[in-house]
Amino acid sequence: MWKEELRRLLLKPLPPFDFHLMARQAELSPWKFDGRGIIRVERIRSGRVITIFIESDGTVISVGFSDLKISRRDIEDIREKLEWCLAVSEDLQPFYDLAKNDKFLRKAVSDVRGYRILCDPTVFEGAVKAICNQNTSFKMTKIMVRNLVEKYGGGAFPCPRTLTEASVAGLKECKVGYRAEYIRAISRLDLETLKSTSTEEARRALLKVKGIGPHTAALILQRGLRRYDSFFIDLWVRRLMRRLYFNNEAVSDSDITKYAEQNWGRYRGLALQYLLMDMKNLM
DNA sequence: ACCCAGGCGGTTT
DNA sequence: AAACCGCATGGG
Repeated sequence: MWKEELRRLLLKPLPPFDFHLMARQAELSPWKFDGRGIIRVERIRSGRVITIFIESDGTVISVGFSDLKISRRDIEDIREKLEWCLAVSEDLQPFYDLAKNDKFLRKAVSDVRGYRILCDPTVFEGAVKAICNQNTSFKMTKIMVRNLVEKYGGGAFPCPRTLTEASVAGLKECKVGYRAEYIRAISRLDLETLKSTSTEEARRALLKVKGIGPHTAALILQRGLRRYDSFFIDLWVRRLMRRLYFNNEAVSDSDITKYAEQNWGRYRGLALQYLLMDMKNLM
């Protein structure tokens, strides 16, 4: 599968770039991590489904395709998607400068230097996955997403139209439970336009959608829209933040949010991701 | 059997 | 606005 002659596309990320750390996050279908690199299944213009193999030596990202009969146009589509998902042209220097003033961030940046969030290609995909993440274990989330991808996408992530036409009963066969109605509802919206709005505007729009609350909105902003100023609090974040920045005192969530806003500003979401990635070294 | 899992919407205080 | 409850589903 990972054959030299299938290699078709090279991407040159702005350094520093840690591909392996990002690859570890390729857990939800149709992303996959096989120990060597990232695999993703995509549907191309002809309707055919192809597998994309992505690996990196740390300097260059090389992309191979399972099918050699793929048009120039399809390759350009995929290049564009991957450049977005992998944040190929992201300059993290402003964040690293900010991190120098923070004892724990400094350590995290040194430990997981070059890490960027692996984003989903579409806001829609990010939103469906975020909804599948609600009130369940990550293991269950993986099953739900995999079922949706198999049943409605033939291995690729289903397009919104397909889910719009799906029945609630059909969706429930994917074990998404009460989330079926939410998923169907968001498949009718055009979420992609949010990419060109401000984070606050996008957040307000997302919160108006039935089934999307503060936590889900924050996840969508992070993984579907790559907004580094999207901060959220859950059990792990609460524990981490209290331990590192509040001397383990039982401070409120709003205190934590305020701290992040004041100290990390527009990078508070990314700062959080760095801390979470390096949690084992920090706690 | 019971409770919980990286929420959310709706209803009741 | 804060506290409570039901929700689908599978795992411990």
